[in-house]
Amino acid sequence: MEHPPVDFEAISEPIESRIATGLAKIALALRSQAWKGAGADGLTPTQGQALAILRDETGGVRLATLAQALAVSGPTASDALGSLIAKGLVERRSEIGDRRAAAFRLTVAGQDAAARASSWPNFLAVAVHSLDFAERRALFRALIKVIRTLQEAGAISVQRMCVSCRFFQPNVRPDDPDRPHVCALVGAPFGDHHLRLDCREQELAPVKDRETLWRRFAGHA
Amino acid sequence: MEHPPVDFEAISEPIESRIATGLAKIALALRSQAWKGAGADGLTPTQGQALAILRDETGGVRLATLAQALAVSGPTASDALGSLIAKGLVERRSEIGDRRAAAFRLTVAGQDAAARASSWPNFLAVAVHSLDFAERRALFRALIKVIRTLQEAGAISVQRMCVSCRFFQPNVRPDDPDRPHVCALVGAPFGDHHLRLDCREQELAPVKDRETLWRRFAGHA
DNA sequence: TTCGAAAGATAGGACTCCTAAGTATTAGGT
DNA sequence: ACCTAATACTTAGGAGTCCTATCTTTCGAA
Repeated sequence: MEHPPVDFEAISEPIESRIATGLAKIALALRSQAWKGAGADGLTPTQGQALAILRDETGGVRLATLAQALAVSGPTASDALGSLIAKGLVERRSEIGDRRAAAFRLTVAGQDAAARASSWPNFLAVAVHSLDFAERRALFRALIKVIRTLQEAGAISVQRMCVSCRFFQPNVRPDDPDRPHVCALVGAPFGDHHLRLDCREQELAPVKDRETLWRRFAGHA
Repeated sequence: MEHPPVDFEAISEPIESRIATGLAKIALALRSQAWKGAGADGLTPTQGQALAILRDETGGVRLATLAQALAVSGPTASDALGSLIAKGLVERRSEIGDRRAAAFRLTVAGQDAAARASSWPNFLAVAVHSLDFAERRALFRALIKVIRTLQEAGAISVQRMCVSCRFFQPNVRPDDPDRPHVCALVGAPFGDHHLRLDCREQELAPVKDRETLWRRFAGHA
């Protein structure tokens, strides 16, 4: 050994920072892929994301809702919608009962474009194949925890996740480690790997219940 | 049970897609936080990131290098540098020996701003505290695998990671599960949780060695 | 009815991001 | 030595992002 001994424990950045860096790098990849993927359709990443959001919503979407989902200001969302309307991918209707309000929805051409736009995070899904099943589950569970923490801290808009849902019954089936939870809405058991990040049927549980729910979920390994 | 039985296995999206969605949501949070954080200094996210990159580099940075690190085109990087120079945070010097080339570096004022800009992914590091140590390690290891896969697929620029470094000796110390690897440069043992994503001393191993290296690293759980 | 709140749209400005064309300057071949 | 190609950036031009501040219009409540 020609070098003095090195103690990595002492000189390394804490693992939390390294994880943050790693996530930031993936975010970068996501952005740059978004430009490549969206560019082919003459769209920008924001427009593509807006289409994807409109697609998940059956009825029309309000401007404010979209802005929140995109994590941008109202005017920015309005800009993006303006471009999409000009391209004939989105239409604006007045909502019945409130003439101030707008309901934006996809046109037929928009549905097509939205389908393509929804698929560009796929390159990430492909990269995840380099993980084995146990690793995938662990990664997914960790992401859910991080996202829920970000949500609770207000760094991200409220997501329609199982772990904040009033129908979620975590770890009520200890006998079945593969499917320990139950969704009371459909009355069916499921496991960590089926947890949803954005469930259409989700209904936010009251604040105090959320904490309990979370502890019961996170408590078990 | 008033509903028909539901088989989540059948109706769920595959876990890879859900992971991709989760990562996309975190990317969104990162972007929106970047606007908030950078805005305070009168910067944009791109400018902040550029400062952060300039900061980790001792000598000056070339335009092409910066563009690659930011995953944008040359002109875009040039734009961002132009703004930073106008704000007095960066200076441009001609490199000795090649009068076409430029070496960009931080000014004194820039060092300050760069320090602040480097800290805005911190909110993510804080969120990671909601994970226990085992989960952090698993998350970190999974991220490394995903990033290396993205790199190998060309979806992300080449990173200076341990796992592609010619000094990396993975799993050569099976007796010490906590620190199974060795960095031949400094001659010291270390574990998964010390792996680096961006090491200044990294030297890319030849292609064929990288594959071997990877198998030896990834093979063990 | 009248005032304030709410839903969006507009205005203005800095910047991002792209592709396509420059402008030097360097390196290679003859 | 000289011409050509490649390299390293810059400029130009255009659509779009994203912000804050400032309207309209409409709704709800006093």
